[in-house]
Amino acid sequence: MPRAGLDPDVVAAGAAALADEVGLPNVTMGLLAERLGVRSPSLYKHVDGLADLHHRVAVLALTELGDALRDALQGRAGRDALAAAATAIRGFAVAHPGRYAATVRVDVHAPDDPLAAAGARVLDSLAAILAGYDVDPADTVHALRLLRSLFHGFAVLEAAGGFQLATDVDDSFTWLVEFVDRGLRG
Amino acid sequence: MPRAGLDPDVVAAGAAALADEVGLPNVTMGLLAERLGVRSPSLYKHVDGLADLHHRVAVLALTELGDALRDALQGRAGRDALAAAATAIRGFAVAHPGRYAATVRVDVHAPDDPLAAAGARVLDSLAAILAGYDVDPADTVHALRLLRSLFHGFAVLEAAGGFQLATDVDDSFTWLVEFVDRGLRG
DNA sequence: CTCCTGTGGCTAAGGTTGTTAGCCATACGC
DNA sequence: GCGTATGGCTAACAACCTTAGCCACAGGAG
Repeated sequence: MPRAGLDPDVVAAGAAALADEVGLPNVTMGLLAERLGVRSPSLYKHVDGLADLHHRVAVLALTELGDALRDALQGRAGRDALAAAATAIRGFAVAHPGRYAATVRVDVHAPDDPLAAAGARVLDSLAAILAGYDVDPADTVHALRLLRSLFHGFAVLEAAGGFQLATDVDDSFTWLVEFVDRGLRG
Repeated sequence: MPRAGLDPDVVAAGAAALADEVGLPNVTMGLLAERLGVRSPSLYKHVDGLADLHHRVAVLALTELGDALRDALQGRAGRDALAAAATAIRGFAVAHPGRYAATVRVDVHAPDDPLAAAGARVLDSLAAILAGYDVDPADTVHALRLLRSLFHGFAVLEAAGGFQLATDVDDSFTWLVEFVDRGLRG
């Protein structure tokens, strides 16, 4: 019987893919193991239980989201940058609902937790958007929280099916980006 | 052995209180039953399983939130109304994290689901805020979604401990309300 | 007052899932 | 080529949700 060639990253990637398919709460050790061609106790050789698995998926997701944001912001500034970032986040949440869900409700454990670094990279991208506007440095942290809250809230509500008239959601999204752009330009 | 005097509402109220204390995911049938002085199978005489329990907690929470909003908006308009509503939502989410968490990720089952009515009442309150501004009727739905996304995102991030410098969160909140007020005034 | 019925408790039991313990074979370093 | 750590496995346990089926109490009918 050949070995399956697993390691923590492969397991986390499998969990992320599975979460996108069946929803994060339905990612079970047994199901993931089956998907990886292995029995569930074997996963514990690579991952320290379900909580650790969620943590790793969160790191993976935030890293991917950070990459997507960085790509989207290349060579853009001001309103273009804002729109591109918003679209990137929304697109990520829609295309990878399981991964995105994992980014909520996770705690940083150690001071050198890679989750903190991945999160910081995402924040850096959002801060780069603000650089294109004339925001009072004292208000930067507030504006950052505005962007986070708004994008995150929109993503969560859309993922949960919280908006009724599904057809208008795209319109609402662009309207919302415009609203923020106007507000940030003062 | 005297009867415990339970009914669906009492069970849901107990679940809500328990959720606020230990977190919604940690509300287990056994724990709730113990809290109510009963064994877990007895709960099934009043409630149709854990999913139904979550549903009922969501209805209860949305109803309470709707009441809080209605109270907060009494006799206020424009920026005062906006600030009062925002504070009410945030206060509710902070004071009742378990209840608030239950309002996310719930589905309306029947057309006469009380959840839909409770949610509609909350939306009505938000719509009432917009009445105090000069919003193009065609944009009302977008502005509503702005408010929902922003308030909800802020509440989720704050509840998840997503903001680092905890001391500035109040400042960010008022800054954010001002930002929206300015934007809505055009 | 007595009986009858339905409601709301209970114990017992089964299925699923997370997790640990302990075994054994494989792949790699010397 | 051999030893050793690694990465599979089976077995087993605990927690939880849920169902089945029993029994006692409460309240109304006669």
